[in-house]
Amino acid sequence: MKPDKIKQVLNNIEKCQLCPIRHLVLFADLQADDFQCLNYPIKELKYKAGAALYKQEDTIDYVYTIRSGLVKLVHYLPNGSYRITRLLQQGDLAGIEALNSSAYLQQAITMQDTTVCKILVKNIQQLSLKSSHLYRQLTSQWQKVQSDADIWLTYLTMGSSRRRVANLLIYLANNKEPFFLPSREDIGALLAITTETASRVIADFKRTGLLNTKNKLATIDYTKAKLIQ
Amino acid sequence: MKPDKIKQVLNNIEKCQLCPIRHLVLFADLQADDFQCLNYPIKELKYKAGAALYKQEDTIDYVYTIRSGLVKLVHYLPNGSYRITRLLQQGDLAGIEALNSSAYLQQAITMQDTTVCKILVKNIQQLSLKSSHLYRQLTSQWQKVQSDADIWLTYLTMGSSRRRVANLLIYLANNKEPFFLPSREDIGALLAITTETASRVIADFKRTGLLNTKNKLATIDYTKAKLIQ
DNA sequence: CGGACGTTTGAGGAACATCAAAGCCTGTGG
DNA sequence: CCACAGGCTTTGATGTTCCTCAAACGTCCG
Repeated sequence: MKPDKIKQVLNNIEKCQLCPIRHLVLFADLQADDFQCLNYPIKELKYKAGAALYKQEDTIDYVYTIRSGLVKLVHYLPNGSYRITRLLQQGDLAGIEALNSSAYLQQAITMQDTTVCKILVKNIQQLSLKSSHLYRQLTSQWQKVQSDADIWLTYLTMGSSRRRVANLLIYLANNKEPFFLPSREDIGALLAITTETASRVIADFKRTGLLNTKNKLATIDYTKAKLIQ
Repeated sequence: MKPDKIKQVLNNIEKCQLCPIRHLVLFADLQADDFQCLNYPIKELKYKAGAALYKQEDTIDYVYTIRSGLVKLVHYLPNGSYRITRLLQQGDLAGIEALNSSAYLQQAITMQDTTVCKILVKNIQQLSLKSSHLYRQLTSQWQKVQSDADIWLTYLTMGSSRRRVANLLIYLANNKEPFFLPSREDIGALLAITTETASRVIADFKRTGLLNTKNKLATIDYTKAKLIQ
């Protein structure tokens, strides 16, 4: 092994093994010798709110693990309108379609300040063939994407707009409170309702005490949220 | 190798290598020696319309490759209502969540007469660690699930009910015409609209010649379908 | 301060759900 | 062969929800 390669491996081992959210991420149960397969550095990056990790139809080189923050996957339509198809939080993977196709299918845009690990697709492809640990992580990520998509369809696209907003708030609060409350426009694009309707519902939830906000952070009253129909 | 194991392997090789839709399915580029890992028989089964491949919260033993027909994945809600979260056609895989979790997340119900290959989960788990061919097939299936889910969200849950129904018809016709036209109730559950609205739209499409039906088979006029707003 | 941007609120109208009834196929049994 | 029951589909009348267009309000920042 060449000296600079050794340095690279040690560098990756150190970075990933000390990662505070390692239990959540792709490399969760990678072993020391697995890291020898990582020929390229893993880059840790910070993005401001509103930045694009990648754009629709960019060519594909990287997969991103979200370390903190919130990312939306946006699907633009030919007519100029758009839809948010997924939200990604800590531990989620952005751009896994990279593993099989040649262009990203959506844009990934940060909704608040976000830190990510940027991993070369090549690396993952090589490693996933050798390491059964990574393989398991990958399939469980795919699994999560699928079940999230079903939950989305089941809870965020049917019922009244009030019910849908309540379900979105419960979804957002599920991981941690206080949680980041998206803009009314994003709530609309998430639930297929207009910005105005999103605003009316949110304003109403605030008045009845179902929702409390401070800046863009929010908490909810679960009991009230579940009673909305 | 014991005689009956040899027989088993040969049986599987023969079955899968002669499969007329093999290019579409999970075992697409499996090599002869990969088949030695298949310790259990692959069962080929026929189901009548309306039968359940598996039910929500069944314990998981099998994955199903759809050989012909149409299958809906149904997600029931606590309040008794339900939503169809996905349609599966020739070449699609039902129950891949089996690979990672311990119970199915939905019910899989046939919408017309359907033939499937029933494959033991154990088999796939063993084989996917050894065969990079199967591994690639699996990741590309996951990929398809994800992009389908996004298309679903983008085209089948936003816009007017007429636009959504038109998009569903285009989706169904995309693979082959004539295609199976689902019941009005299923169209409703697919698009999050009521049965009555689905019926009104379909009846109207028939009157304007956008849609033609014979029994439960349908063809569409793409030009008209794309103009609906 | 003024401008840009996001949020809130209002009035009117269109789209869709709801409730209800009638029509239409299909299969079954007299 | 016809009658009829049961399921699915179509159609109608009515009410509610949500969209559209518009304006006012608040907040952040140069």
